[in-house]
Amino acid sequence: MLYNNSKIALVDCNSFYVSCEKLFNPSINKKPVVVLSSNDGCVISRSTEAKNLGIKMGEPYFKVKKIVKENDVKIFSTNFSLYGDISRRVMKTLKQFSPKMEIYSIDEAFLDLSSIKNEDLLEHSYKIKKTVLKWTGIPTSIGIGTTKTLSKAANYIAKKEKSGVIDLVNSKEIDKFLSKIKINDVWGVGKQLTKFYIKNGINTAYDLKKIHNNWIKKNTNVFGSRTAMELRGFPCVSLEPYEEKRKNCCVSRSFGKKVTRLEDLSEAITTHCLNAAEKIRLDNQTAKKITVFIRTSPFQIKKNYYGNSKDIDLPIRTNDSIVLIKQALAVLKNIYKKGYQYQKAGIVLSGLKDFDIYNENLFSTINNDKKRIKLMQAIDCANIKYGRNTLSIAQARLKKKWNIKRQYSSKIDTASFELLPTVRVL
DNA sequence: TCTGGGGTCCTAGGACCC
DNA sequence: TCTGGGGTCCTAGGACCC
Repeated sequence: MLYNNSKIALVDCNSFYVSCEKLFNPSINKKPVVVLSSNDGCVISRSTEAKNLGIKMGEPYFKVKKIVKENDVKIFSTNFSLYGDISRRVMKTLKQFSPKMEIYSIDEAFLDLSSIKNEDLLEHSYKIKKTVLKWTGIPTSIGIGTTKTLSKAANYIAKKEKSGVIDLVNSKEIDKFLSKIKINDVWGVGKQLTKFYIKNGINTAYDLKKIHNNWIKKNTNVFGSRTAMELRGFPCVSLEPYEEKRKNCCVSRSFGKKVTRLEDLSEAITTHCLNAAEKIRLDNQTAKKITVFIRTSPFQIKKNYYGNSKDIDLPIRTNDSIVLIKQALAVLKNIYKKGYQYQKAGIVLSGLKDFDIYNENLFSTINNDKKRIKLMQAIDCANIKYGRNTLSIAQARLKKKWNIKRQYSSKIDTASFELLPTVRVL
C-alpha cells in the first residue's frame, strides 16, 4: 500500500467579493451585504448576515428584492478589477508560507505543507490566517488533509467552525467529519452525480468513501473513482504550482436590455472580440478558431427561443483584433435571425498557442504584418496606461445602448489615483 | 420587467489510416 | 452468402468547478 504523507492546506477567502467591498466601506461591517453578478442579475457573494436572512447563492436578484428592502441589505455590483487586485495581494501573502502553492481560483489556493511537522500544522495554519487578515484585511478559512479532496472537505467544515481551521491529517475522527458532509457538497460531485449517488443510497462523503471501488469504476467515470480514492487518502489529483496559460478565451455578456437589430449585435461582438484579443495578446498567444454565439433568454418560456453558434477556422492563427472582428462579424451574419429578442452574445477564441511558434507562416506574405503587430501593441499599451477602451475601433462605438447594468458599483479602483478615498486632516 | 461569466477535463463517436 | 479489425486523432457536448 502506498503511504501518503503529503499535507495539503486549502485556504479559502470568506465571502470574498463581499469582504473586498467591506475593506473600503467599514460602515457595512456586521450588516447583510450581497454582491450581484454582471448585469445585476444574480447574487454571487453574501455576507454571513445575508446568508442568515435566507438569501441563496446564485439566486436572481429580483427574487430577493423583498428581503433586501425589508432588511436594508447593502447591494454591490461586481468590481472585478478590485477583486483581482485584492486577490493578488492575498496570494502574495500566502506564498510566503509555502514555496509550493497552486492558485486554484480568485479566492482560494492549495498550499503544500508537507514540510511542516504534524504537531505544528494547526498552529502554522492559524498563523497563515492571522497574517492574511492583518496584511490584506481578508478573513479566510483553512482546511488541511492528505489529499486535495480531503482538504476541500476540511475547508467546508472549517467555514462553519468559529476557529476557521480544521486539520484532518491528525484527526482520528475523519469519518465522523465526512459523514457530516452531504454528497452534493463533495468537491467533484455535481448535480448529475448527486442524483445518481442518492438513488443508490450514497448520501454523504463518508458513504462514498466506504463504497467498493469496483462499483464506482463500473458505474461512473474516472472522475467519480478519483474523488472516492482521494476521500480514502490516496492522492489522485496533484498540486500544480506552475500557472498554465489558458487554452480558450471566452468573452460574453448579457445585454442590459433585449436587442433585436443585427447592428447592435455586431457592436457587441466587436467589443467582445477587442477584449478577447487584448487578453490573449497580453499572454502572447494566438488563436486557431473563433466561435460566435447569440441567444434569446432561456427563461422566457412564452417567447420563442432561438440560440445558435458557429465557429470558423482562421486561415492563419492570429491575435489581431481587426482580423478577428472581420471573421466574427461574418459568422454573426450567418447565424443572425430577424425577429428575436436577443439576451446574450459572445465569442470564444480556441486552440490558443504561444505566439512565437507559428509566427513565421508560409502564407503570411503580407508586409503589413509587422505594422499591424505594432498597432496592436500600441493599442494595448494605451489601454493599460489610460484605462480600458481608451483606444478602440469605430465599430465598437462608445455609447452602447445594449450595455450591461451596473447600478450598484462601489466604483473603487485600487489602480486609479483619482478614485482613492481622500482623508482630510483638520 | 428583472435569471452571470469564464474556465477545465472527460468521453463517445466519427473520420481516417493501414 | 459472405463485406476486418485495430489504431489514432479530432471534436462536440456534457459535467464540473469557482
